[in-house]
Amino acid sequence: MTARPGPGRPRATPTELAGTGREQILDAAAALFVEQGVAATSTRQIAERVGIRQASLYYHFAGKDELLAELLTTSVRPSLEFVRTVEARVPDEVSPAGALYALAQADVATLAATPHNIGTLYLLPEVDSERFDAFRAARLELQQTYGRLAAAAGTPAVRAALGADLLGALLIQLVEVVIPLRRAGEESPDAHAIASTCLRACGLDAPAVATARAAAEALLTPTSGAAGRLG
Amino acid sequence: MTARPGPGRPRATPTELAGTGREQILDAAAALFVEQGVAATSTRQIAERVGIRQASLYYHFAGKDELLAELLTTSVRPSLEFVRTVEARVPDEVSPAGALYALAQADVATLAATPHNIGTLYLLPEVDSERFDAFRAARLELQQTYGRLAAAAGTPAVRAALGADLLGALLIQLVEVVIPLRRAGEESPDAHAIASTCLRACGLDAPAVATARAAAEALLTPTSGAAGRLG
DNA sequence: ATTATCTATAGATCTATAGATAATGC
DNA sequence: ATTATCTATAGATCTATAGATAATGC
Repeated sequence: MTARPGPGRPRATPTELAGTGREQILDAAAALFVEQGVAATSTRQIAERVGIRQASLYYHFAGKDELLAELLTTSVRPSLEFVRTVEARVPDEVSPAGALYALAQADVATLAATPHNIGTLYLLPEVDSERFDAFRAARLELQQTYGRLAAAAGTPAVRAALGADLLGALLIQLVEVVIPLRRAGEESPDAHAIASTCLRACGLDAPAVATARAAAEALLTPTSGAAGRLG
Repeated sequence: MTARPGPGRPRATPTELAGTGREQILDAAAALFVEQGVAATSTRQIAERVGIRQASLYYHFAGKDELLAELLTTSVRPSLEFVRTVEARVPDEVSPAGALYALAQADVATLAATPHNIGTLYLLPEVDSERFDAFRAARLELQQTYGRLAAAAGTPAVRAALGADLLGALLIQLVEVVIPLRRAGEESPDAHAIASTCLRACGLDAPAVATARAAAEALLTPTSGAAGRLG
Protein backbone atom coordinates (compact mmCIF):
# COMPACT_ATOMS: atom_id res chain seq x y z
CA MET A 1 0.00 0.00 0.00
CA THR A 2 2.95 2.34 0.54
CA ALA A 3 2.63 4.53 -2.55
CA ARG A 4 4.44 2.95 -5.48
CA PRO A 5 7.40 5.19 -6.34
CA GLY A 6 6.77 5.89 -10.05
CA PRO A 7 8.28 8.82 -11.89
CA GLY A 8 8.72 12.26 -10.41
CA ARG A 9 10.48 13.57 -7.39
CA PRO A 10 9.40 11.70 -4.24
CA ARG A 11 7.19 13.46 -1.71
CA ALA A 12 8.87 14.92 1.29
CA THR A 13 6.44 13.14 3.61
CA PRO A 14 5.16 9.93 1.99
CA THR A 15 1.58 8.94 2.83
CA GLU A 16 -0.43 5.78 2.33
CA LEU A 17 -3.38 7.12 0.38
CA ALA A 18 -4.93 5.14 -2.45
CA GLY A 19 -5.16 6.32 -6.04
CA THR A 20 -3.13 8.62 -8.24
CA GLY A 21 -1.98 12.02 -7.07
CA ARG A 22 -4.87 13.63 -8.90
CA GLU A 23 -7.37 11.37 -7.18
CA GLN A 24 -5.85 11.94 -3.79
CA ILE A 25 -6.13 15.66 -4.27
CA LEU A 26 -9.74 15.44 -5.45
CA ASP A 27 -10.65 13.31 -2.48
CA ALA A 28 -9.04 15.61 0.04
CA ALA A 29 -10.63 18.64 -1.60
CA ALA A 30 -14.05 17.01 -1.54
CA ALA A 31 -13.83 16.26 2.15
CA LEU A 32 -12.69 19.77 3.01
CA PHE A 33 -15.10 21.55 0.68
CA VAL A 34 -18.00 19.65 2.22
CA GLU A 35 -16.86 20.29 5.75
CA GLN A 36 -15.87 23.94 5.47
CA GLY A 37 -17.00 25.21 2.11
CA VAL A 38 -14.80 26.12 -0.82
CA ALA A 39 -13.87 29.64 0.17
CA ALA A 40 -12.91 28.57 3.67
CA THR A 41 -10.65 25.82 2.37
CA SER A 42 -7.14 26.85 1.44
CA THR A 43 -4.97 25.15 -1.12
CA ARG A 44 -2.53 24.61 1.70
CA GLN A 45 -5.08 22.61 3.69
CA ILE A 46 -5.79 20.38 0.74
CA ALA A 47 -2.11 19.83 0.11
CA GLU A 48 -1.46 19.09 3.75
CA ARG A 49 -4.10 16.38 3.81
CA VAL A 50 -2.61 14.77 0.72
CA GLY A 51 0.92 15.04 2.01
CA ILE A 52 2.37 17.34 -0.62
CA ARG A 53 3.43 20.99 -0.64
CA GLN A 54 0.90 23.66 -1.43
CA ALA A 55 2.54 24.62 -4.70
CA SER A 56 2.46 21.04 -5.97
CA LEU A 57 -1.30 21.24 -6.33
CA TYR A 58 -0.85 23.50 -9.31
CA TYR A 59 0.87 20.79 -11.27
CA HIS A 60 -2.45 18.93 -11.36
CA PHE A 61 -5.10 21.65 -11.10
CA ALA A 62 -5.30 25.32 -11.93
CA GLY A 63 -6.87 26.05 -8.54
CA LYS A 64 -9.84 25.42 -6.30
CA ASP A 65 -12.38 26.22 -8.99
CA GLU A 66 -11.05 23.53 -11.26
CA LEU A 67 -11.18 21.06 -8.41
CA LEU A 68 -14.77 21.99 -7.65
CA ALA A 69 -15.74 21.79 -11.32
CA GLU A 70 -14.35 18.29 -11.61
CA LEU A 71 -16.00 17.13 -8.40
CA LEU A 72 -19.36 18.49 -9.48
CA THR A 73 -19.41 17.08 -12.96
CA THR A 74 -18.13 13.62 -12.07
CA SER A 75 -20.70 13.47 -9.30
CA VAL A 76 -23.71 14.34 -11.45
CA ARG A 77 -22.77 12.49 -14.63
CA PRO A 78 -23.89 8.98 -13.54
CA SER A 79 -27.28 10.25 -12.35
CA LEU A 80 -27.76 12.05 -15.61
CA GLU A 81 -26.98 9.01 -17.71
CA PHE A 82 -29.24 6.86 -15.63
CA VAL A 83 -32.12 9.29 -15.88
CA ARG A 84 -31.79 9.44 -19.66
CA THR A 85 -31.72 5.70 -19.99
CA VAL A 86 -34.79 5.26 -17.85
CA GLU A 87 -36.84 8.00 -19.46
CA ALA A 88 -36.15 6.49 -22.88
CA ARG A 89 -38.09 3.42 -21.78
CA VAL A 90 -41.19 5.37 -20.85
CA PRO A 91 -43.94 4.51 -21.53
CA ASP A 92 -43.28 1.42 -23.59
CA GLU A 93 -41.27 -0.63 -21.12
CA VAL A 94 -42.21 1.11 -17.90
CA SER A 95 -44.91 3.46 -16.62
CA PRO A 96 -44.01 7.03 -15.67
CA ALA A 97 -44.73 6.15 -12.07
CA GLY A 98 -42.44 3.14 -12.23
CA ALA A 99 -39.68 5.16 -13.83
CA LEU A 100 -40.03 7.89 -11.24
CA TYR A 101 -39.85 5.37 -8.44
CA ALA A 102 -36.73 3.81 -9.95
CA LEU A 103 -35.00 7.17 -10.34
CA ALA A 104 -35.80 8.36 -6.87
CA GLN A 105 -34.66 5.14 -5.35
CA ALA A 106 -31.42 5.12 -7.32
CA ASP A 107 -30.63 8.74 -6.56
CA VAL A 108 -31.25 8.26 -2.87
CA ALA A 109 -28.93 5.28 -2.87
CA THR A 110 -26.28 7.23 -4.76
CA LEU A 111 -26.48 10.23 -2.47
CA ALA A 112 -26.36 7.97 0.55
CA ALA A 113 -23.29 6.11 -0.68
CA THR A 114 -21.29 8.97 -2.14
CA PRO A 115 -18.01 9.62 -0.35
CA HIS A 116 -17.91 12.63 1.96
CA ASN A 117 -21.59 13.42 1.34
CA ILE A 118 -20.58 15.22 -1.81
CA GLY A 119 -24.15 16.31 -2.53
CA THR A 120 -23.46 19.09 -0.05
CA LEU A 121 -21.42 20.78 -2.74
CA TYR A 122 -24.54 21.44 -4.80
CA LEU A 123 -25.68 23.88 -2.15
CA LEU A 124 -22.54 25.97 -1.94
CA PRO A 125 -22.84 29.56 -3.15
CA GLU A 126 -19.80 29.16 -5.38
CA VAL A 127 -21.78 26.86 -7.65
CA ASP A 128 -23.98 29.74 -8.75
CA SER A 129 -21.06 31.16 -10.73
CA GLU A 130 -21.26 30.81 -14.47
CA ARG A 131 -17.96 29.00 -14.20
CA PHE A 132 -20.08 25.96 -13.35
CA ASP A 133 -23.00 26.29 -15.68
CA ALA A 134 -22.25 22.98 -17.34
CA PHE A 135 -22.93 21.37 -14.00
CA ARG A 136 -26.02 23.41 -13.37
CA ALA A 137 -27.35 22.55 -16.80
CA ALA A 138 -26.95 18.85 -16.04
CA ARG A 139 -28.68 19.30 -12.74
CA LEU A 140 -31.52 21.19 -14.38
CA GLU A 141 -31.99 18.42 -16.91
CA LEU A 142 -32.24 15.93 -14.06
CA GLN A 143 -34.82 18.08 -12.33
CA GLN A 144 -36.84 18.59 -15.49
CA THR A 145 -36.95 14.88 -16.11
CA TYR A 146 -38.30 14.36 -12.62
CA GLY A 147 -40.86 17.04 -13.43
CA ARG A 148 -41.95 15.44 -16.70
CA LEU A 149 -42.26 12.00 -15.17
CA ALA A 150 -44.09 13.35 -12.16
CA ALA A 151 -46.54 15.26 -14.33
CA ALA A 152 -47.19 12.12 -16.35
CA ALA A 153 -47.48 9.90 -13.29
CA GLY A 154 -49.45 12.27 -11.07
CA THR A 155 -53.18 12.52 -10.66
CA PRO A 156 -54.91 15.12 -12.82
CA ALA A 157 -55.69 17.30 -9.81
CA VAL A 158 -52.06 17.40 -8.74
CA ARG A 159 -50.83 18.01 -12.25
CA ALA A 160 -53.25 20.92 -12.57
CA ALA A 161 -52.33 22.45 -9.23
CA LEU A 162 -48.55 22.17 -9.41
CA GLY A 163 -47.18 21.93 -12.94
CA ALA A 164 -44.14 20.01 -14.07
CA ASP A 165 -41.57 22.62 -13.03
CA LEU A 166 -42.69 22.82 -9.43
CA LEU A 167 -43.09 19.05 -9.26
CA GLY A 168 -39.55 18.58 -10.47
CA ALA A 169 -38.21 20.96 -7.86
CA LEU A 170 -40.21 19.30 -5.10
CA LEU A 171 -39.15 15.77 -5.97
CA ILE A 172 -35.48 16.61 -6.28
CA GLN A 173 -35.83 18.30 -2.95
CA LEU A 174 -37.34 15.15 -1.42
CA VAL A 175 -34.63 12.92 -2.79
CA GLU A 176 -31.97 15.25 -1.50
CA VAL A 177 -33.22 14.94 2.05
CA VAL A 178 -30.39 12.44 2.25
CA ILE A 179 -27.90 15.29 2.26
CA PRO A 180 -29.04 17.02 5.46
CA LEU A 181 -29.71 13.67 7.10
CA ARG A 182 -26.15 12.52 6.51
CA ARG A 183 -24.90 15.90 7.56
CA ALA A 184 -26.73 15.51 10.85
CA GLY A 185 -25.12 12.12 11.34
CA GLU A 186 -28.36 10.27 10.80
CA GLU A 187 -28.23 6.72 9.47
CA SER A 188 -29.07 6.38 5.80
CA PRO A 189 -32.83 6.31 5.38
CA ASP A 190 -34.74 3.70 3.44
CA ALA A 191 -34.64 4.53 -0.27
CA HIS A 192 -38.04 2.91 -0.68
CA ALA A 193 -39.59 5.14 1.93
CA ILE A 194 -38.40 8.22 0.09
CA ALA A 195 -39.28 6.97 -3.38
CA SER A 196 -42.78 6.20 -2.12
CA THR A 197 -43.06 9.66 -0.67
CA CYS A 198 -42.23 11.10 -4.09
CA LEU A 199 -45.15 9.22 -5.58
CA ARG A 200 -47.52 10.18 -2.80
CA ALA A 201 -46.50 13.78 -3.39
CA CYS A 202 -47.75 13.31 -6.95
CA GLY A 203 -51.11 12.24 -5.62
CA LEU A 204 -50.80 8.46 -6.02
CA ASP A 205 -52.62 6.34 -3.47
CA ALA A 206 -51.14 3.32 -1.70
CA PRO A 207 -52.06 0.70 -4.31
CA ALA A 208 -50.70 2.88 -7.13
CA VAL A 209 -47.45 3.33 -5.22
CA ALA A 210 -47.16 -0.41 -4.75
CA THR A 211 -47.66 -0.94 -8.45
CA ALA A 212 -45.01 1.63 -9.27
CA ARG A 213 -42.57 0.00 -6.92
CA ALA A 214 -43.12 -3.36 -8.57
CA ALA A 215 -42.62 -1.78 -11.99
CA ALA A 216 -39.39 -0.15 -10.84
CA GLU A 217 -38.08 -3.42 -9.52
CA ALA A 218 -38.92 -5.18 -12.76
CA LEU A 219 -37.06 -2.46 -14.61
CA LEU A 220 -33.97 -2.63 -12.44
CA THR A 221 -33.57 -6.40 -12.33
CA PRO A 222 -33.03 -7.70 -15.86
CA THR A 223 -34.30 -11.18 -14.99
CA SER A 224 -33.47 -14.03 -17.36
CA GLY A 225 -32.46 -12.80 -20.81
CA ALA A 226 -34.60 -9.67 -20.63
CA ALA A 227 -33.70 -6.65 -22.73
CA GLY A 228 -32.65 -4.73 -19.64
CA ARG A 229 -29.12 -3.46 -19.44
CA LEU A 230 -28.87 -0.06 -17.87
CA GLY A 231 -25.31 0.97 -18.57
CA MET B 1 -34.16 60.09 3.86
CA THR B 2 -30.60 61.41 3.92
CA ALA B 3 -29.37 59.70 7.08
CA ARG B 4 -30.21 61.84 10.10
CA PRO B 5 -26.94 63.07 11.59
CA GLY B 6 -27.22 61.87 15.20
CA PRO B 7 -24.24 61.46 17.48
CA GLY B 8 -20.88 60.15 16.36
CA ARG B 9 -18.44 61.26 13.74
CA PRO B 10 -20.09 61.55 10.34
CA ARG B 11 -19.36 58.98 7.68
CA ALA B 12 -16.81 59.88 5.08
CA THR B 13 -19.23 58.94 2.28
CA PRO B 14 -22.84 59.41 3.43
CA THR B 15 -25.38 56.95 2.00
CA GLU B 16 -29.14 56.85 1.96
CA LEU B 17 -29.79 53.49 3.53
CA ALA B 18 -32.67 52.97 5.92
CA GLY B 19 -32.30 51.83 9.53
CA THR B 20 -29.65 52.17 12.20
CA GLY B 21 -26.01 51.49 11.49
CA ARG B 22 -26.39 48.04 13.00
CA GLU B 23 -29.32 47.25 10.76
CA GLN B 24 -27.57 48.53 7.67
CA ILE B 25 -24.62 46.29 8.41
CA LEU B 26 -26.81 43.25 9.02
CA ASP B 27 -28.66 43.84 5.79
CA ALA B 28 -25.50 44.22 3.74
CA ALA B 29 -23.97 41.15 5.36
CA ALA B 30 -27.10 39.09 4.66
CA ALA B 31 -27.08 39.99 0.99
CA LEU B 32 -23.39 39.19 0.60
CA PHE B 33 -23.45 36.02 2.69
CA VAL B 34 -26.30 34.70 0.60
CA GLU B 35 -24.66 35.61 -2.67
CA GLN B 36 -21.10 34.53 -1.94
CA GLY B 37 -21.09 32.63 1.31
CA VAL B 38 -19.63 33.77 4.59
CA ALA B 39 -16.03 32.82 4.05
CA ALA B 40 -15.93 34.47 0.64
CA THR B 41 -17.32 37.72 2.03
CA SER B 42 -14.79 40.08 3.55
CA THR B 43 -15.51 42.58 6.27
CA ARG B 44 -14.31 45.17 3.78
CA GLN B 45 -17.01 44.23 1.28
CA ILE B 46 -19.70 44.54 3.90
CA ALA B 47 -18.40 47.90 5.02
CA GLU B 48 -18.17 49.16 1.45
CA ARG B 49 -21.79 48.33 0.80
CA VAL B 50 -22.85 50.16 3.94
CA GLY B 51 -20.63 53.12 3.21
CA ILE B 52 -18.33 52.94 6.20
CA ARG B 53 -14.70 51.95 6.69
CA GLN B 54 -13.85 48.34 7.28
CA ALA B 55 -12.66 48.95 10.84
CA SER B 56 -15.93 50.65 11.79
CA LEU B 57 -17.72 47.32 11.61
CA TYR B 58 -16.02 46.28 14.80
CA TYR B 59 -17.72 48.99 16.76
CA HIS B 60 -21.01 47.12 16.20
CA PHE B 61 -20.00 43.49 15.78
CA ALA B 62 -17.11 41.32 16.87
CA GLY B 63 -16.79 39.89 13.37
CA LYS B 64 -18.51 37.89 10.66
CA ASP B 65 -19.51 35.09 13.00
CA GLU B 66 -21.45 37.43 15.21
CA LEU B 67 -23.21 38.86 12.17
CA LEU B 68 -24.12 35.39 11.00
CA ALA B 69 -25.32 34.37 14.45
CA GLU B 70 -27.63 37.34 14.65
CA LEU B 71 -28.99 36.82 11.14
CA LEU B 72 -29.70 33.17 11.83
CA THR B 73 -31.44 33.57 15.14
CA THR B 74 -33.59 36.54 14.16
CA SER B 75 -34.60 34.66 11.06
CA VAL B 76 -35.72 31.47 12.79
CA ARG B 77 -37.28 32.97 15.91
CA PRO B 78 -40.66 33.93 14.39
CA SER B 79 -41.14 30.49 12.83
CA LEU B 80 -40.31 28.87 16.11
CA GLU B 81 -42.81 30.94 18.07
CA PHE B 82 -45.49 30.31 15.50
CA VAL B 83 -44.92 26.58 15.53
CA ARG B 84 -45.18 26.48 19.32
CA THR B 85 -48.38 28.46 19.34
CA VAL B 86 -49.98 26.26 16.74
CA GLU B 87 -48.93 22.96 18.28
CA ALA B 88 -50.36 24.05 21.61
CA ARG B 89 -53.81 24.10 19.99
CA VAL B 90 -53.57 20.52 18.79
CA PRO B 91 -55.77 18.54 18.97
CA ASP B 92 -58.40 20.58 20.86
CA GLU B 93 -58.75 23.54 18.54
CA VAL B 94 -57.28 22.11 15.37
CA SER B 95 -56.47 18.70 13.92
CA PRO B 96 -52.84 17.67 13.41
CA ALA B 97 -53.41 17.82 9.67
CA GLY B 98 -54.87 21.32 9.90
CA ALA B 99 -51.98 22.47 12.06
CA LEU B 100 -49.46 20.98 9.68
CA TYR B 101 -51.08 22.69 6.74
CA ALA B 102 -51.04 26.02 8.54
CA LEU B 103 -47.38 25.70 9.47
CA ALA B 104 -46.27 24.68 6.03
CA GLN B 105 -48.20 27.47 4.43
CA ALA B 106 -46.86 30.06 6.84
CA ASP B 107 -43.27 28.90 6.51
CA VAL B 108 -43.46 28.94 2.74
CA ALA B 109 -44.81 32.46 2.83
CA THR B 110 -42.09 33.53 5.24
CA LEU B 111 -39.30 31.99 3.21
CA ALA B 112 -40.71 33.53 0.06
CA ALA B 113 -40.91 37.00 1.57
CA THR B 114 -37.70 37.08 3.54
CA PRO B 115 -35.21 39.67 2.30
CA HIS B 116 -32.26 38.39 0.29
CA ASN B 117 -33.54 34.80 0.42
CA ILE B 118 -31.98 34.47 3.83
CA GLY B 119 -32.95 30.80 4.10
CA THR B 120 -29.88 30.15 1.98
CA LEU B 121 -27.80 30.78 5.08
CA TYR B 122 -29.14 27.62 6.71
CA LEU B 123 -27.25 25.59 4.14
CA LEU B 124 -23.85 27.18 4.55
CA PRO B 125 -21.15 24.95 6.00
CA GLU B 126 -20.26 27.56 8.61
CA VAL B 127 -23.57 26.89 10.36
CA ASP B 128 -22.39 23.42 11.38
CA SER B 129 -19.99 25.01 13.85
CA GLU B 130 -20.93 24.72 17.49
CA ARG B 131 -20.76 28.46 17.54
CA PHE B 132 -24.29 28.34 16.16
CA ASP B 133 -25.83 25.48 18.06
CA ALA B 134 -28.51 27.71 19.52
CA PHE B 135 -29.72 28.27 16.01
CA ARG B 136 -29.48 24.62 15.10
CA ALA B 137 -31.39 23.66 18.22
CA ALA B 138 -34.21 25.99 17.22
CA ARG B 139 -34.23 24.56 13.74
CA LEU B 140 -34.31 21.03 15.11
CA GLU B 141 -37.27 21.85 17.30
CA LEU B 142 -39.08 23.17 14.25
CA GLN B 143 -38.31 20.00 12.36
CA GLN B 144 -39.36 17.77 15.21
CA THR B 145 -42.67 19.55 15.50
CA TYR B 146 -43.26 18.97 11.82
CA GLY B 147 -42.41 15.34 12.46
CA ARG B 148 -44.81 14.96 15.39
CA LEU B 149 -47.66 16.62 13.56
CA ALA B 150 -46.99 14.62 10.43
CA ALA B 151 -46.94 11.37 12.37
CA ALA B 152 -50.22 12.28 14.01
CA ALA B 153 -51.80 13.44 10.77
CA GLY B 154 -50.46 10.71 8.51
CA THR B 155 -52.08 7.43 7.58
CA PRO B 156 -51.06 4.43 9.67
CA ALA B 157 -49.17 2.89 6.76
CA VAL B 158 -47.08 6.02 6.25
CA ARG B 159 -46.45 6.44 9.95
CA ALA B 160 -45.26 2.85 10.14
CA ALA B 161 -43.00 3.11 7.10
CA LEU B 162 -41.34 6.45 7.82
CA GLY B 163 -41.37 7.44 11.48
CA ALA B 164 -41.65 10.94 12.87
CA ASP B 165 -37.98 11.85 12.42
CA LEU B 166 -37.85 11.09 8.73
CA LEU B 167 -41.23 12.72 8.20
CA GLY B 168 -40.02 15.88 9.87
CA ALA B 169 -36.93 15.99 7.68
CA LEU B 170 -38.95 15.40 4.53
CA LEU B 171 -41.53 18.05 5.26
CA ILE B 172 -39.01 20.72 6.17
CA GLN B 173 -37.27 19.82 2.97
CA LEU B 174 -40.47 20.30 0.98
CA VAL B 175 -41.20 23.65 2.55
CA GLU B 176 -37.67 24.79 1.85
CA VAL B 177 -38.06 24.21 -1.85
CA VAL B 178 -38.72 27.93 -1.84
CA ILE B 179 -35.02 28.54 -1.24
CA PRO B 180 -33.67 26.93 -4.43
CA LEU B 181 -36.61 28.25 -6.42
CA ARG B 182 -35.87 31.82 -5.41
CA ARG B 183 -32.20 31.20 -5.98
CA ALA B 184 -32.98 30.15 -9.52
CA GLY B 185 -34.98 33.30 -10.05
CA GLU B 186 -38.28 31.48 -10.13
CA GLU B 187 -41.42 33.33 -9.10
CA SER B 188 -42.66 32.48 -5.64
CA PRO B 189 -44.70 29.28 -5.79
CA ASP B 190 -48.17 28.86 -4.36
CA ALA B 191 -47.95 28.22 -0.63
CA HIS B 192 -51.11 26.13 -0.84
CA ALA B 193 -49.62 23.86 -3.46
CA ILE B 194 -46.67 23.13 -1.22
CA ALA B 195 -48.69 22.74 1.96
CA SER B 196 -50.95 20.27 0.15
CA THR B 197 -47.92 18.36 -1.04
CA CYS B 198 -46.78 18.04 2.56
CA LEU B 199 -50.07 16.41 3.47
CA ARG B 200 -50.05 14.13 0.46
CA ALA B 201 -46.55 13.08 1.48
CA CYS B 202 -48.12 11.96 4.77
CA GLY B 203 -50.55 9.77 2.87
CA LEU B 204 -53.66 11.95 3.01
CA ASP B 205 -55.99 11.73 0.05
CA ALA B 206 -57.56 14.70 -1.71
CA PRO B 207 -60.64 15.06 0.52
CA ALA B 208 -58.50 14.84 3.66
CA VAL B 209 -56.20 17.52 2.28
CA ALA B 210 -59.15 19.77 1.56
CA THR B 211 -60.41 19.29 5.10
CA ALA B 212 -57.00 20.16 6.50
CA ARG B 213 -56.81 23.27 4.39
CA ALA B 214 -60.17 24.42 5.68
CA ALA B 215 -59.09 23.74 9.24
CA ALA B 216 -55.90 25.73 8.70
CA GLU B 217 -57.81 28.65 7.35
CA ALA B 218 -60.22 28.59 10.26
CA LEU B 219 -57.23 28.60 12.59
CA LEU B 220 -55.50 31.50 10.89
CA THR B 221 -58.50 33.82 10.50
CA PRO B 222 -59.85 34.67 13.95
CA THR B 223 -63.29 35.50 12.61
CA SER B 224 -65.60 37.61 14.76
CA GLY B 225 -64.60 37.50 18.41
CA ALA B 226 -63.03 34.05 18.21
CA ALA B 227 -60.35 33.04 20.67
CA GLY B 228 -57.73 33.12 17.97
CA ARG B 229 -54.85 35.48 18.38
CA LEU B 230 -51.58 34.05 17.16
CA GLY B 231 -49.10 36.61 18.43
C1' DA C 1 -19.36 62.51 28.22
C1' DT C 2 -20.93 59.55 24.89
C1' DT C 3 -21.32 57.88 20.43
C1' DA C 4 -19.92 56.49 15.97
C1' DT C 5 -17.04 57.06 12.98
C1' DC C 6 -12.20 57.78 11.00
C1' DT C 7 -6.90 56.70 9.84
C1' DA C 8 -3.12 53.75 10.14
C1' DT C 9 -1.18 49.50 10.55
C1' DA C 10 0.81 44.91 12.43
C1' DG C 11 0.56 40.25 11.63
C1' DA C 12 -1.25 36.57 9.45
C1' DT C 13 -2.70 34.63 5.97
C1' DC C 14 -3.38 32.92 0.96
C1' DT C 15 -2.55 32.27 -4.28
C1' DA C 16 0.20 31.41 -8.00
C1' DT C 17 4.60 31.69 -10.33
C1' DA C 18 9.69 30.68 -11.17
C1' DG C 19 13.04 27.65 -11.08
C1' DA C 20 15.50 23.57 -8.92
C1' DT C 21 15.54 18.63 -8.01
C1' DA C 22 14.96 13.65 -7.88
C1' DA C 23 12.78 10.02 -9.48
C1' DT C 24 11.44 6.82 -13.76
C1' DG C 25 11.49 5.44 -18.67
C1' DC C 26 13.51 5.07 -23.05
C1' DA D 1 13.24 13.28 -21.68
C1' DT D 2 9.44 13.24 -18.89
C1' DT D 3 7.16 13.41 -14.68
C1' DA D 4 6.00 14.96 -10.20
C1' DT D 5 7.51 16.85 -6.78
C1' DC D 6 10.30 20.41 -4.06
C1' DT D 7 11.90 25.38 -2.22
C1' DA D 8 11.36 30.16 -2.21
C1' DT D 9 8.79 34.07 -2.70
C1' DA D 10 6.19 38.30 -4.61
C1' DG D 11 1.99 40.47 -4.27
C1' DA D 12 -2.38 40.66 -2.69
C1' DT D 13 -5.29 40.15 0.38
C1' DC D 14 -7.79 40.08 5.07
C1' DT D 15 -8.68 40.66 10.30
C1' DA D 16 -8.59 43.13 14.29
C1' DT D 17 -6.45 46.55 17.30
C1' DA D 18 -4.87 51.32 18.78
C1' DG D 19 -5.71 55.76 18.92
C1' DA D 20 -7.61 60.15 16.83
C1' DT D 21 -11.64 62.86 15.54
C1' DA D 22 -16.16 64.98 14.91
C1' DA D 23 -20.59 64.87 15.86
C1' DT D 24 -24.61 65.05 19.62
C1' DG D 25 -26.51 65.36 24.35
C1' DC D 26 -26.42 66.87 28.94
